[in-house]
Amino acid sequence: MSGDHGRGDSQVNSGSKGSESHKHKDKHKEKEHKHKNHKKDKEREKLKHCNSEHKEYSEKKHKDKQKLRHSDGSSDKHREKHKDKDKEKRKEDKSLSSHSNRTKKEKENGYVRERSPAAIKSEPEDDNGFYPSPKHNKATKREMDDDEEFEYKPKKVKVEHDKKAKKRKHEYEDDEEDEYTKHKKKTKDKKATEGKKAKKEDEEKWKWWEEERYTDGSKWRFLEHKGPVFAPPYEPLPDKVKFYYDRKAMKLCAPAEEVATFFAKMLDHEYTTKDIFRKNFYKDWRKEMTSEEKSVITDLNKCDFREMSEYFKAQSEARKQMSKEEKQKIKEENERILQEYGFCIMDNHKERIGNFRIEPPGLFRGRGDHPKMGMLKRRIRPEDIIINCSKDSKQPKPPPGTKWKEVRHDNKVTWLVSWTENIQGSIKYIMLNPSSRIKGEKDWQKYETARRLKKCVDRIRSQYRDDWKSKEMRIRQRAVALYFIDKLALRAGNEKEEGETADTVGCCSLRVEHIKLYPKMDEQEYVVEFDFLGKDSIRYYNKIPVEKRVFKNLQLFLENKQPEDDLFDRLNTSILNKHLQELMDGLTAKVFRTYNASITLQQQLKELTCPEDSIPAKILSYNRANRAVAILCNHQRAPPKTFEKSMQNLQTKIDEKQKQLSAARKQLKAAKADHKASHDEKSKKAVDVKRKAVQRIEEQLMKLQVQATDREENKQIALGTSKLNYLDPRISVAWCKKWAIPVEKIYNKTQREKFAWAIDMAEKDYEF
DNA sequence: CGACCGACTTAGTATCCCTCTA
DNA sequence: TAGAGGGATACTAAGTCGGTCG
Repeated sequence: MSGDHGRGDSQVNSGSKGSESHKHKDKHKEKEHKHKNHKKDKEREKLKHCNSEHKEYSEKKHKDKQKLRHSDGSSDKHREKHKDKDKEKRKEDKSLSSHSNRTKKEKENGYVRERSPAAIKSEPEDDNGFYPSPKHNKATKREMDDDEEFEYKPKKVKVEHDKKAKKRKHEYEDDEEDEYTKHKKKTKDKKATEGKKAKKEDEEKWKWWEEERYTDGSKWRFLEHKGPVFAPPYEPLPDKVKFYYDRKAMKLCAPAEEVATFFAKMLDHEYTTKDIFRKNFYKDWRKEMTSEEKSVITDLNKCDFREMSEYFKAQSEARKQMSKEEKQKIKEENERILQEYGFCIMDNHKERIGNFRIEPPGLFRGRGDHPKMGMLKRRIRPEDIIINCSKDSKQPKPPPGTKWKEVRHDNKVTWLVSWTENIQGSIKYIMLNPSSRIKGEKDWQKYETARRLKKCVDRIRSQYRDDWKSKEMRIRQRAVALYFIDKLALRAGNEKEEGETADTVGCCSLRVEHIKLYPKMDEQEYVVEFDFLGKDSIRYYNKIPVEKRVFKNLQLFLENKQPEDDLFDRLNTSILNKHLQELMDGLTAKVFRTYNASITLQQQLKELTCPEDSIPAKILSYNRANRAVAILCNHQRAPPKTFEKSMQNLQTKIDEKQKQLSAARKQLKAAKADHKASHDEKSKKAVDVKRKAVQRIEEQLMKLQVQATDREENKQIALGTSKLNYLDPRISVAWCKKWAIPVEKIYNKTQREKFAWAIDMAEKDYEF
């Protein structure tokens, strides 16, 4: 079905070029472009189990987008009056931009001394005797204050931010205290009385957002951690589990056996049927074999891994069948490792580490048509590991008998551990959890940048519209690309090395074959059809009417080009971002995605929320607003394998409820009649009881129906990504406060931790 | 410039594990 | 009291973007 989007399957002769207009990309063109997309689409479709629906979905999506865009149009004009522009500005300045003049006099040593764990450890009353309590922090800071040498005075910082915090609070205080605030205060009070526990919780609730940020480009002053957790060593298979080559049992040497188990574990996956996967695997596997093994094993098709595969299946089955105690033991062990390795101390605070486990060896699973799928991802040893921590911290120890590759002390970066991965040769990192200060500050900053864009987006839009008329090709291309990025929330689209990764594109790397122009389509004029694979090989398919000028420009860009030529041959992300930087400080292509996502959420919430709706109905509205953003950003997911079934189950429930309801109504009617006849107290009570029952069932039914709608609409749209990465959490928090909806209904525990800053600071009148 | 690298964000999916139901 | 269902979490791939170097 996906063949209908008109991409030629014809092989294109390499090196054949169109116009001279794109000569500086000759090198790129020289390479042979394989028309794989067709195949890939099919694959994706298969993956998504939605062969028949895909087009429908695309069309629906398209419609949704149109709708969305319409409402967006109002923002295009940007009619908002900016009543609180000034207020906003003040806030922003205070919180982010103008951080007080920290001098450059600060000295690492001194600061570090203050934060040294030794000092922390000496605190006797501290719960765990190791990590500082906030109370303690203050004390340390005050001590620090006596040290005249440092401008970087924690106490001063503290005082300043306290003032600021107060001021900020005052700004909001003209609002009446809403339920949410009351609730918050209450819970806080309650916690304060909980003694020891409260202390711990306070530490978790450290409000970094009320503190100063570093302005010198450093990310921390003190960093101490325990290093990574390595993958468990390979455990050879029991002798009874055999590998067969050409029907004959064969014992493999440990390294070859290990790699074979990787393949065996994936036997059920369709990956293992793919040629590239098999080829890559086989090649890397052979590297692990002894010379005898190499001489015997010459054909992967003669290898039989089934017994190994069965063994692993049995193992995982056995794991499921373990007794409670055994499971509990494992859980405790995991918890212990988490406690030991899952946290670090950064600048006086215990912070959660994101992924402290080193990626175990295995077969590389790229996404989409990845040329390297099946390659062996090798085991990482301590000798591959670079540790980053502060000089005076207790350095993590490598496992006995091993050494780290390097220990460095670079406080200009945020990572704790890094290593180079062998598939792409890229660097992998261990960094902090999203709830950490270092991630949170960055996140907050991201949304502030997007809000600054809001203020000048009109200007930028009118500028790129002007640029459509430019005499210079490069400027026209830039302007059209920017229009797409703005209107369609496309990604920037860096160039990628061909043959190293799956063939995917973003805006600047779009090729001629990815768009089709229709001067007229149905009722609409100047329609552009996009069809390409974006990040993670997710298909982007969309038909949109564009302005005449854009259309004419596109026609011009397409002149004399081959399908595999770049649409924007005079443009790349670097040029585009340099231009954007000139338009607004800190502006890059991806800011448009953040901006458009957040502004869309805000508008949609305004539009969709009915004041008289029940809470579940309001939440449905929220999810729909969220969904509008996910559609805009093309965040898709494979429909859950159990989707149809779970939908059916829900429908059954609804049917049952409906029966219940009509039964309850009948009973109510009967009760009423009864009451009419007798007029006694007892029958009156009965009526009341029945009425309440009907009401309750009605509510339950409503809830179920809402749930069904929500789920259906969510079938292949993933809300998580936009929620986590594109939507200013303050919009959601404000919405919750405005409609007295508990934030828990919108954000789960992890999300609340990540967005603690927003939950704490956003009031119901927050405007993105 | 443009290739390359390093650091960091964004992304979908596999797996875990908790809760609700039968 | 299992076990189905589904949300939460873990995992790691794949982007963006700025800086450096030749």
